[in-house]
Amino acid sequence: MSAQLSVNMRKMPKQERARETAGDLLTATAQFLRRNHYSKLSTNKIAELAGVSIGTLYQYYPSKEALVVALVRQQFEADFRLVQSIIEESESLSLKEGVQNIVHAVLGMFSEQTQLRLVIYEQSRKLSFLQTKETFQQRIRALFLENFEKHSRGEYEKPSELSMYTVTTAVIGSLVAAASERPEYLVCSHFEAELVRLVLGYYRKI
Amino acid sequence: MSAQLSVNMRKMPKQERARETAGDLLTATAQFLRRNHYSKLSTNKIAELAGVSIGTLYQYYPSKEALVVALVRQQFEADFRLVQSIIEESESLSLKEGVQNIVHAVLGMFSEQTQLRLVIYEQSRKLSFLQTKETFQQRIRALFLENFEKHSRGEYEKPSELSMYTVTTAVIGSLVAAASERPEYLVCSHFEAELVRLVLGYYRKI
Amino acid sequence: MSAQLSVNMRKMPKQERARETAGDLLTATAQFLRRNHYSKLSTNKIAELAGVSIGTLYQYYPSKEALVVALVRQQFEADFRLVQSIIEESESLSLKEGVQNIVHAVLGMFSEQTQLRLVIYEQSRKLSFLQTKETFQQRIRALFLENFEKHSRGEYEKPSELSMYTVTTAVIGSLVAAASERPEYLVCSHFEAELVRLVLGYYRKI
Amino acid sequence: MSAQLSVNMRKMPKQERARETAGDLLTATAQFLRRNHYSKLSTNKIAELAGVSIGTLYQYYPSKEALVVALVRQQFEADFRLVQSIIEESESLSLKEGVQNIVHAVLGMFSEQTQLRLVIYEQSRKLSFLQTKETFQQRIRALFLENFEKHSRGEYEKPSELSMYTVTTAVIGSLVAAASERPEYLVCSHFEAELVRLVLGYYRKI
DNA sequence: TATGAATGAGGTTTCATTCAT
DNA sequence: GATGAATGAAACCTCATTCAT
Repeated sequence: MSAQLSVNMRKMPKQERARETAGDLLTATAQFLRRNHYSKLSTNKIAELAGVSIGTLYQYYPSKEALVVALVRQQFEADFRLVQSIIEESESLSLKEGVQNIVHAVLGMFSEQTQLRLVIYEQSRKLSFLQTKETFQQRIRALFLENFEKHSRGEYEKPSELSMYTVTTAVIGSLVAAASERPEYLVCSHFEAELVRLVLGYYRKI
Repeated sequence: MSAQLSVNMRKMPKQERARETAGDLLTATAQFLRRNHYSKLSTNKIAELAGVSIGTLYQYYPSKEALVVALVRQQFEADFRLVQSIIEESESLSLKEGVQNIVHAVLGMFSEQTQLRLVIYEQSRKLSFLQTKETFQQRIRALFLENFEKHSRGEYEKPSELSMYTVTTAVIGSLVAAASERPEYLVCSHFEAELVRLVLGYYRKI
Repeated sequence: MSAQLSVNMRKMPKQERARETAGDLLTATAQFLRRNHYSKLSTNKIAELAGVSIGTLYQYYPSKEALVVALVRQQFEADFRLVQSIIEESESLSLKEGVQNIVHAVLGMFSEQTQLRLVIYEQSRKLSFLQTKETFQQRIRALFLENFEKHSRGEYEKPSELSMYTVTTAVIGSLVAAASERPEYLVCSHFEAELVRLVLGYYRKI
Repeated sequence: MSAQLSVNMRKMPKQERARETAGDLLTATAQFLRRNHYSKLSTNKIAELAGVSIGTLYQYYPSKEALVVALVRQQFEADFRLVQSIIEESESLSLKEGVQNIVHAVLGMFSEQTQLRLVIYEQSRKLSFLQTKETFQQRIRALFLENFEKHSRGEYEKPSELSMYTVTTAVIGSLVAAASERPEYLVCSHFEAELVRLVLGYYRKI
């Protein structure tokens, strides 16, 4: 809903305040999930944290799930923008350096907000998120594809759709495992290097 | 079975009949999770599916979680034995062929029982499973390390502990993503080939 | 009432309606315990008696015990005020008459609401009440000590802390025994006279 | 039931073993209650502690309550015999010394086995115990009455039934209070002295 | 629109007791 | 007699959601 609200919005005072409330609820949810497991999340708790009544929450989000969907969507948007800016900044660098920059950024996302990231990863596998997630990932992968060749200089294979799917899910999968089992890896440059090697080895010409 | 059951169980079945019941409860849990999400799992449903009363369930398992722990443990054991047998059968083959065989087998695990596998993956990230999981994974990785060099013939890098962690979690991560978003990949030889390439590219000497 | 309620309460009622509900739940608890043994008390019965849903009960009291604690606390407060007023009214009387008045009043408390009083006596021995009870009893005994000497006229020993503890618990103990085994004693002036004699004999100078 | 069994028993081997089992169950119950609160007591636990199956427990006692009744009865019998022996031993002593001896013994009962004593006190107020308790107490009081005069030497009032009821319940009540709130009093000679003073002051002629 | 009191289905768990073996 | 597996009513409690104010 916050996504809809954020589009086509004339800043009528009422809607302005409404958007704020909707945002506060999202922020409260994220804040809660940064410190607690998803199973402890409840609508009443969210409303309390956001400083509004439970009734108000249901004015903005028709269900608990809708709220979480909105939160995940928000994160996806932010993540997309982040990756985009990194790619832009890596314009003049080699592919290796670009991959290093991206892996570094993604590790950063997980090392702060580990809990929240894990929740998002887990929740986004639910049916209700598939569409949102798919869209986001396609945009990300399109971005990668487009820039990969630019920086390849003939040293790497041309990525297929399938290979892109494989390698992105692989890196994220490894990261998620580390986040829950080996939090120390998230701030370890060796682990970072391994992930980079995973990507580059995958595409390196024989 | 009694070996795995004996951990986390409230009461050791003394009669054959009781051992069956405890097993039935585990089977019922697996059966339920093959068709439904974990969040829908309840002790009442398990008992009903197993055809016993709720009280009987609690004679053998002190909590819902204990039941799931036992189920996961059981799966881990079975998986370990499977991987072990594949490695043994690949004794005389090249490393590439060995990796192919293992990737093929793991894809097979996920293509049958997709739901159940996803639940196990997800649940095994919980605190109560960490010990069990860690043990299982260390045994698996030890197995890999031991056999990797035997078949390497100098064409591949010597794997470090960290690299082993990275590549196994990467493959599983990619697989899990496919299982929930792209079930068709689980039976697609191209996807299988990409996973093999991911592993071999990672370790191939430059 | 809100003063007592505010301790051990999950949620402070913000509207008049809510305050009423919280009070109704306490009343329902007392009502139930007037007719039944504590072991038959259940949150479901309380909610039913109060005419609200079980969920509502848990909005205000986090557990069955919290409800009973609140009830006991309420009774203690009322009892303290009663004893205080009797002492004030006995200002100009002899110590013997004062003791008679108090014993009479306490017998009165038990002869009405016998069941409820026994439950309170029994429950207040539980760990969760010790603090509340201790505080109440110290205030009561302080009151007694203060007034005892005023009326003693040199005929009675000066009471020590320990003696006060002994004699108050003795009188209550005897009363409780009578309440459960010999209800007829609660309205028998001979029994009342014996209790008075117990107190006066204890403190009478040799 | 153990009480019945213990009467009129020919030592047929079967019955002998049966009596042992019944006794073991009682002992297990007492043992459990020495360390835990009554609310934690369960028939399954008792059977386990006694080293027999739950089915066997129900062969000897038709219900949990029957078991507790038997336990209380057993304690009452033992207590009666103890008091009786103390009185006999105090044959040649003054009343004051006799009272001291009895108070001392009763304090001793409570200072060991505090938990168990409190449970018995509490349970014996239940309906199902009233008959048993009444009988026991009447025998005790009859014993007291009979011996009181023997040792009175004219210094004390002749005790009435009612006074005997009052003073015995008073002493026990004070003791029970101390046992749950002031365990240290149970081994304090000053408290013991106060209880003696309570009894003697009550009966001392003016 | 905002509030927060109220709901109640549904979850987990216990334990006295029964009964087939 | 002894066993212990099985029962199921009933307890406690949570939380997404509704609706009167």
